[in-house]
Amino acid sequence: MRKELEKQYNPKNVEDRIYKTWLDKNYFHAKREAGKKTYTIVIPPPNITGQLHMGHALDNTLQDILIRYHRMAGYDTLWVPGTDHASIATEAKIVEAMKKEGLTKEQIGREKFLERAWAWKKQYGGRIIEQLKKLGSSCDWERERFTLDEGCSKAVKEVFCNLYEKGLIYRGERIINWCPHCLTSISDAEVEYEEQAGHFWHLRYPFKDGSGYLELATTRPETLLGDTAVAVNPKDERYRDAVGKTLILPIVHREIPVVADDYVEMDFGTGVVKITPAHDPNDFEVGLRHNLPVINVLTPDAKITDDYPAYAGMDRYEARKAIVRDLEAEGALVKVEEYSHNVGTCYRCGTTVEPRVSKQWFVKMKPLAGPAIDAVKRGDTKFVPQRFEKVYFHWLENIRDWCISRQLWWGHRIPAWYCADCGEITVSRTTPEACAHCGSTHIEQDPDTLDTWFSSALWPFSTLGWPDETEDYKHYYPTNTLVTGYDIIPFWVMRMMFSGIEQTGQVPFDTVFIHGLVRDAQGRKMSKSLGNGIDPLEVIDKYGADALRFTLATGNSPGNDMRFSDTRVEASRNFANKIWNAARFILMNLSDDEPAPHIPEGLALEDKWVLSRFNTLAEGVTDAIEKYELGMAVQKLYDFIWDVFCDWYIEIAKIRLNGSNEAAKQTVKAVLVYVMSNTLKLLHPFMPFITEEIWQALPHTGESIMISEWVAGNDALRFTAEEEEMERIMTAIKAVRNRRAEMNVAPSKKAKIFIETAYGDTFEKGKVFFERLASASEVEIGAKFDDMDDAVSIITASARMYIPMAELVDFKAEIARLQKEKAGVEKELAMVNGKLSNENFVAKAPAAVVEGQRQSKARLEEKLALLTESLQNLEKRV
RNA sequence: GGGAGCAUAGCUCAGCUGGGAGAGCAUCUGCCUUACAAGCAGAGGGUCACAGGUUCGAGCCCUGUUGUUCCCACCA
Repeated sequence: MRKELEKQYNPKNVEDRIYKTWLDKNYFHAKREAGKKTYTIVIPPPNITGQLHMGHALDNTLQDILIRYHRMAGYDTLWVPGTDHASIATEAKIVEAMKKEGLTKEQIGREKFLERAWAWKKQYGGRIIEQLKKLGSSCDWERERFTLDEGCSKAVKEVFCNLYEKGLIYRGERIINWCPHCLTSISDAEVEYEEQAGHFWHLRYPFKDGSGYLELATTRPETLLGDTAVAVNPKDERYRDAVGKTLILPIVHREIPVVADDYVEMDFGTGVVKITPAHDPNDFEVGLRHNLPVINVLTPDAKITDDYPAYAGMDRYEARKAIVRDLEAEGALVKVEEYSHNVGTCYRCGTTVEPRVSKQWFVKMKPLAGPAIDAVKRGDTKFVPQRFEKVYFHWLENIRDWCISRQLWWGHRIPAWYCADCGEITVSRTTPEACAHCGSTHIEQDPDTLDTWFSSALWPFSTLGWPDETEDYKHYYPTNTLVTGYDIIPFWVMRMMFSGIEQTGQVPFDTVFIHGLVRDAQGRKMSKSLGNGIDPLEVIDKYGADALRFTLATGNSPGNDMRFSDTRVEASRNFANKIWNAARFILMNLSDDEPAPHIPEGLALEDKWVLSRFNTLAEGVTDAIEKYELGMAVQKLYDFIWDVFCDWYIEIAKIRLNGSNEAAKQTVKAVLVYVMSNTLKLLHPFMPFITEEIWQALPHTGESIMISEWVAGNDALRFTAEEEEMERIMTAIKAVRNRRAEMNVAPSKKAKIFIETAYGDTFEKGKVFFERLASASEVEIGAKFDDMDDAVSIITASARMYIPMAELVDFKAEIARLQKEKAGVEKELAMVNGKLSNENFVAKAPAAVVEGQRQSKARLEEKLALLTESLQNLEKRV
């Protein structure tokens, strides 16, 4: 006996040990091999604040499958790992931690704050990387990067300056989304809208001349303090006379004009809108068109400014109550309605965002969006599945300028300096000594940092050394596949595309492989607040990383969400155990000097059959992976290993293994080893640990399965005739089993089987199979058997089989059964004949389909003849 | 308002360029057959949401309907 394996597969004894070996051997490291095609993936960098969740597990499993496949298939393969500094999220954590010490950012100052942030990064930033390793991720850890490291920072400065010099970055006073909790601006993509119950306050704004009033409605009465006009639609007859007149703003008693603007919908509400340019993006636009003043009434943390002493210091919701009360007192409140509307919230903290006018840096998007759209239209980059192109196009086609400045400290500081003397801006890749415009040394750097996504956008090339022409950059850029969830397309995919094209002149990757979200067993999104998140590490602990990976790669088509449940992981775990035991069985039968995997001499029918089936598998799996149909690949592997290899081939192999023919024994052992070993290779990208463990235990050449050569298919292993012969035998065996089960005959009760067949040669080869697989005590094959009247008969297209069990034969029931079976066959035959007699079908259907129908016609006719004959015999006897 | 996905066995889902309706789990029956009870052998169970259409042929393509989920827009 070669090696004793445990009866059940225990991943805990295997995974960490094997991962360490891979690391020690440096297999994950890409070596820039000349003459090989490259395959590169850059990881979507997880936040340093993050912990591995199911979304990461899915994303990285898919990447690792692609990476491992390509590495085996002979590519110079690189998977670049790294983490994202996640400015808002990280800064929030540090601020929170400081709060416990009673400290604020301002108290300790920028420098000390950044020290704390780096210390925090050092302590926790590596956590998620360690968790990725548990999954089996074969990243090139020597190339691990961080969005805030020196190289990435250099790339960020380069891009900022580059875009600034081209006039594609500008600074301006605009209305932007402001988070009053995070105290920073955020981009349009970072605003999430949610339906909230609110109210609609109907107000009256009186005309100055005393000629009545205009009635309007608002969901935000507190912004009234900043109203600088009231607008109506120019086509609205009702208010034609009002346009140009002056109103008195309630409470504030400021004079404001009535303006006409197309933005106002006549059909909505009263058709009158109050205009607050400082606190509503649409109003801001109206204000620009009509030269309205912008009056900011809120502080950064969304409290009323000191300009309004009656409300100063109240937050927006307190102020709302107070103002409504005062409006009522003044008689300006007409009525209040319940109203449900969408409110923008900060995607990080959930606080309702406050549109706010402020001076920020922007990227001019139109010139960048165009080429990014064209690149995908041309097919330079393809989305899998293709439909996600639409999301991508939609975003780029409707894009507004990207607000990139953040009022945060943790991030890439904006490389712009303001001159105290001439007021000009100096933008520079290096820290300037003096103002580029007047030479003054009284310059100060912009305190703001850049949106985290600004650096993420450069990730595919900044991680490879750009802007320097490094060897890695020249060798591995552009990358090949980007794997991410559809929710990240607007944040990241799109921005990498236009950044890559603008900065490097090339698309950053040729394929964007999109996956869905992982939901819980009830189909709900996993979230912290629901507490329904399933921790991948717990799943790995319980079932093993291979089982988790297999589950995530299965039963799901690209781009669709999947539900995650323990029962599915259990099924995967069971599959791993099945493979384990198949290996255990093979190893039990091997000697210590068993030769490495090879195709032996003296192949039997079943050997050719299994090799041929394996060959089809290899082709199918390769094809499926190439097309990103990973679930398909997994399904094929599962079916082959469980049904073909374990349930049939290994069972049949036992016959020769238990026999006395040494040559036959050697042959079957070699086939077992060959098929097992090579199937493990096909499975390796999906289940790396168990495949390595078994592969190592089997006879093998080479150091590790993960650097062994992929098998894509081999025409020499195509045995069509043998496959057909085996099918005939297997069909017969299944029919016998079926019949015995129906009659409740215990498997222990063996009986002789007489096989009456026109395929004597074929059945002769499979004769012994019946003993092991169909409870036969003995098998006799002949063209015709007499005196079988008292036997149970079983009919397939290739054979009529008799089992002499007179006591079990009930002629009436038997006749009924055969009649039923005959009717079924006749019905099928009628359908086939219908098709074949249809001239259109024969003329138009593909030849292979027509031929298939002819074959099934022949099969059905053979079976029908046998059934008819049997029936006649039986009927004679009753 | 615009767009997309989904609707297939009791449950969760596959089904790639139209030709066999499938898997896992669950259910039922019988098996500890020395690789595996995390297993083996069998069985039952589906008008592929509905209505039209294209085609020799539709779960798959087209049109419409219904239900459902999501994304975008945002009418104050």
